[in-house]
Amino acid sequence: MKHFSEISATAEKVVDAAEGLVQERGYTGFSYDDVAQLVGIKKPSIHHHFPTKAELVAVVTQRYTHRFREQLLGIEGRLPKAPERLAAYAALFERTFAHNRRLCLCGMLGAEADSLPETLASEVRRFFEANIDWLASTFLAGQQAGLIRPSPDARALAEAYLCTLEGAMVVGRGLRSPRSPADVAEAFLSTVRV
Amino acid sequence: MKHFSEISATAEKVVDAAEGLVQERGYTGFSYDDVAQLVGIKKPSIHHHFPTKAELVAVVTQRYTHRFREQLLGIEGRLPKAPERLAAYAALFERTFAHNRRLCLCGMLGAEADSLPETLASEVRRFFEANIDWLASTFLAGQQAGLIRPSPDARALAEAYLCTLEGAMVVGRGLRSPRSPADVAEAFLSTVRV
DNA sequence: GTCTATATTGTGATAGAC
DNA sequence: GTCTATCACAATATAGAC
Repeated sequence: MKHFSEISATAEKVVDAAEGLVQERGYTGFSYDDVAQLVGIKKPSIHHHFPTKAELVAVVTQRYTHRFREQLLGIEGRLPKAPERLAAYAALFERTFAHNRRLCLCGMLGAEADSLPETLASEVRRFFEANIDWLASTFLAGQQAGLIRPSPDARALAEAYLCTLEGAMVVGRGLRSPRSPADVAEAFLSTVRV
Repeated sequence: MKHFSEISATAEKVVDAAEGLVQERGYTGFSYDDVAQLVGIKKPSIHHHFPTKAELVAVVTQRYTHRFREQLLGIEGRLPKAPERLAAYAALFERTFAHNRRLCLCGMLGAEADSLPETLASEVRRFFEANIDWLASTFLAGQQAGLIRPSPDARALAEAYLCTLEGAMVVGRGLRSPRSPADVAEAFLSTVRV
């Protein structure tokens, strides 16, 4: 499997296009021809860079997860306190959704998980696990600093917070509501801050 | 548009099959042939009952929303207190997910909303609005009885709770975690009960 | 109501010229 | 790396016999 850091400039444009398409329409909802038109080359050229759809989207997911973790590190470097970090985390989802109502890539793929190739499904699992780990340690730090309520335990809070944000994008799409992921996250956070 | 209460026995089997398929694979992820095989008739017979896919899934969604509201009424008739009602609400999602990891029909369609026919997208919107209305009045009653914390306001709690449950199904699928929607809901509820 | 047959379009993927 | 041409198949949908 190709690594996203070792691909050509054109292949990167392909990954860019595929990423947006998955977020907007899902794995089953886009085609190689859609990608080709966005990039401005023909369908067989896409196959030259990524022989199969599963491989293409696996690379998309790996890069997405990698960038997400970079942003989490950025939050850690910028903000010292857990409540601020958790609000900044929500802002990542807010920014994604503000861009043409795009879903979290792995939120979309998670919904489709049972019809996805197994290698791709495990990439999605890795994304969620990384997020829950980061959130759990953040909630735990907040609890130890007395800034977050001590119960439920940090892992349960982490899972609930992630679910709330992923759900906010899905519901926000279905509802065409003015209420955004950041608003929903703030309602959640207001119940757990001490 | 046909109404789900005025369809033949065969058409009902078609709706049953389509409902499960949407929950498992999404609107774009199933075909008329899939439905035909589940029902045990041929593809053109499905078209005889429901000329287009959009119409079929619209009927599926109308029936799903109707049944959901019946279950909400059942909860009201069975349980007097808001916290119990909210836990019973989560149990609806729990039961759906326990059945072969099926998503909420409108959670799945919500994720796909931007590639759905407009008439179908508004059926999905109706489902979410009905749920938020019911949850908001339930949270409000709990607040007035002093059983639910007074802030955030009932509507914000309702939206956050719905998002948490819809998200729990998506994340639960992507994660293959033992943690279920009811567990995540309980974590949420524990932070809002007084 | 159900079927066979078919139209039409789109899909992921490959062969092979340039 | 990109293209034209094409394969094999699956999709939604329709015509018309029974």
